[in-house]
Amino acid sequence: MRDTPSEEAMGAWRAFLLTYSKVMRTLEQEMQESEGLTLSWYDILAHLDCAPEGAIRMQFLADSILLSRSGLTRLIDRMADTGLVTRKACPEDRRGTYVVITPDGRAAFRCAMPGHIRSIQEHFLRHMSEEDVRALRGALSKVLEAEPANQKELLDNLSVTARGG
Amino acid sequence: MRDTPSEEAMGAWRAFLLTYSKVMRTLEQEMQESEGLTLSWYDILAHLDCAPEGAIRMQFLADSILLSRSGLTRLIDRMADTGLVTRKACPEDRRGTYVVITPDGRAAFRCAMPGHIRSIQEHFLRHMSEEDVRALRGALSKVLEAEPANQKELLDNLSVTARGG
DNA sequence: ACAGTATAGTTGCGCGAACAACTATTGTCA
DNA sequence: TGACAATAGTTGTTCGCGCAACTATACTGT
Repeated sequence: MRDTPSEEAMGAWRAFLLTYSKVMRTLEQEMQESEGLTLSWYDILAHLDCAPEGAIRMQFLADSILLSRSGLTRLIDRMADTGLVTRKACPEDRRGTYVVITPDGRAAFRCAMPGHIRSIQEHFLRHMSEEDVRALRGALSKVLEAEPANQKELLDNLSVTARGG
Repeated sequence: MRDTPSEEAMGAWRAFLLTYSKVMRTLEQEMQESEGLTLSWYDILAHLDCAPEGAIRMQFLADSILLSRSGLTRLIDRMADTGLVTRKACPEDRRGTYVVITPDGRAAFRCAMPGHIRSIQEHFLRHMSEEDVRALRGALSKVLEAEPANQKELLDNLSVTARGG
């Protein structure tokens, strides 16, 4: 790319913003209506479901879903209230806490996942050719890889979880 | 695309989500630090700056920046408090209100725009080739165009405003 | 062993946004 | 014209999040 963005480039940027807003809004709504779950909740469950023992430390979870620690504390409070997860003291570091998915949580996740993936397919992937998808992933991966630091683990996780795997 | 998303496709989706979070967070922060503006504020100013007379109706503005009417009411309250915009009664429809950009608002926008575009370039566009950019825009446009309705005007505007033009 | 520092998680607080209810105006159609 | 619905904008309320302050535990160097 040049020094100053072309019209084409700014158009790509605007398309990026609009697409995100639009698609996320739709997905959020469909998830809410069909399962009574937020995307944040779903995201937590997705991470926990494929973690060993269904348990993840608070801090790691916060980093993974790009949420502040305090935000996660409250989020987990609410999820624990409805029985989808529990907290468990961390034996090897007594400052720490594990978030553990409950059977109810697993059930909710397994129930919500197919529909969510269908939504992603329906409102996003469906409209693109396979080549478009490859190009999209390729282009955005470059952006992600170019970035400073603290998302290192996230990139490792890119093929594992993160909203909808 | 097939009926069920491939791993490749879900990877593209995850890259999309991660890129958005990451880049937006950075842009928000840089805008805040350099100009003391939110992206929402900037976005409003951008729309107003290139509107005829620097004036836009509340409802249209709310649609344009994807905000609820009540959200916009409060947002405009705050911006009016700091003198960047004013309200003006709408003569031809006495229910309506125009939001009008003030000279201060224009100044703030013109001051913030170059830096913002530089940020977009620096954290997003710079990492992609021109071909990547074309492909990105092409792919995302297909998604946008495929969508139901009320964003019709937005698409028309795609090459005009919307965060950073 | 012991200060000093760093880290994990929670809590107080304020902000920004959405939803629903409300007021005021406009449009519709008999 | 006169009821009835539709629309524009504001207000009451609630919710989720981030920041800074706090507590408790772990690490580090002397």
